[in-house]
Amino acid sequence: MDVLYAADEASVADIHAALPDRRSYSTVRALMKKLLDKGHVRYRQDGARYIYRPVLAKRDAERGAITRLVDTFFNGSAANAVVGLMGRQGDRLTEADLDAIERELARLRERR
Amino acid sequence: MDVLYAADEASVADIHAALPDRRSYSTVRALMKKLLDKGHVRYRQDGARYIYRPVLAKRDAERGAITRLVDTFFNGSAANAVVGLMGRQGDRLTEADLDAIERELARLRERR
DNA sequence: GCGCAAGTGCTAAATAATTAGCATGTATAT
DNA sequence: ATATACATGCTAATTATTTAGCACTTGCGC
Repeated sequence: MDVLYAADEASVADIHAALPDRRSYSTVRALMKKLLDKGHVRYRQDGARYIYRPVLAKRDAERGAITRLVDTFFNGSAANAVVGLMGRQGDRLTEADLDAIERELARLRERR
Repeated sequence: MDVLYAADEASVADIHAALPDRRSYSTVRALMKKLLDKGHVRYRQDGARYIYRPVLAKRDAERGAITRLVDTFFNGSAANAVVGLMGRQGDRLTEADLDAIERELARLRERR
């Protein structure tokens, strides 16, 4: 599912290529069928092949992933998570990025 | 592993109770043995039972989890992830939290 | 249309995960 | 000391996942 959320949509071949572990193409096909039966993905036909998309909106999955990260590594504290993320990824933040963060900060203060 | 990182250390019973899916106690025991054999956890004895801890430091696992989140949901952009996290968890951020974020922002600017 | 490459549906066999349960060890209360 | 409550190590059976492969379909170039 992470592969699908990162790519928005993907064929079996795409997913197979993107998966971290060495599972066979056949395995990925079986997996997609199970996800389909479980209702986690749907697909559209593109020529001979299927292009899969997640059923649950990316935004919803994102919220779940964030909650899990915050609970697992930051003791449930959103603030610690934000600061932790800034600290860990600080090198990758440009001046413009910092400005964007500052604007978000101002927006949150505004709403009080 | 998420359970262990959230709790720092835990017995089989703790892990079993904390797991989201309904696996049996026996299954969790087998799982811990596999994690042990794979070298992902170690344990110390506490009376009759074992208390497990992750081998990889929480900080390292945290970095991996953050990278995965950023890549999966924020297109690899740390800035988008920070802003997204602030937006999603905004309601849970107190005035003091916002101050802490601002200090981190100032610290990052300082280092340029 | 024909042949070819690449896709799917399906089946069956091998491999792995899950589970219950027994023998045994360890703390606790009586 | 004994009974009780929980732990673990291990084994065996069930259940699920993984994999290869065959039949059939689709798109493409000739």
